[in-house]
Amino acid sequence: MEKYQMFFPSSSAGQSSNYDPFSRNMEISNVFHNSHGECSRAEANKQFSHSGSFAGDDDQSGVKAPGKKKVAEKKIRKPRYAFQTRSQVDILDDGYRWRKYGQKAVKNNKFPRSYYRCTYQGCNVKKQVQRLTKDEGIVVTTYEGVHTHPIEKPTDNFEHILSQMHIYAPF
DNA sequence: CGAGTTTGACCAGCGC
DNA sequence: GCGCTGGTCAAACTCG
Repeated sequence: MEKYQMFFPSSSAGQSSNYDPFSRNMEISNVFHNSHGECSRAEANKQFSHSGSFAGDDDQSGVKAPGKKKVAEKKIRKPRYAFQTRSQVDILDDGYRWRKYGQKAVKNNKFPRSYYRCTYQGCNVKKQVQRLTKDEGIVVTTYEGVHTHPIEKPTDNFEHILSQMHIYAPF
């Protein structure tokens, strides 16, 4: 296994190891990543108990099969990086531009999960945003993929977040 | 008018 | 095999 820093605090953000007062009062309480997110289910609600070998990071070959979706090519997925923030708002203004492409009610959670995709041409980074039932103040954001372009409108705050992410998620 | 959101339907994977 | 659930699509809609 790797040295995954992760998992939801079973009860609120108790141990905010990397605390940071961001604007609009939010704080990162946990950062964790799972490469090779093959278990596409049971993530946010349970745990990212995951390890496996690194396999993702293939270029986002736009496998747009004629017709409908093409979730993942087999089991290989891009690495995912998830972290929690304590925030009033669901959407972190991380400087990138996102387009919402779906929303689903998830089990064991009264809040829906929102799906976003980076609108930058050629950039297939996705993220999921979900609020915890246990602690409505906590928002879990899961990034999938890596941006292939610079931040469009840099915000000091998020640069800081990113720098923190690199600590826990060395690509 | 373009960019982004909403929402219902569709599909695939997984557990039973 | 069936049903449940998560993830995605796309048309319609809203907003700046």
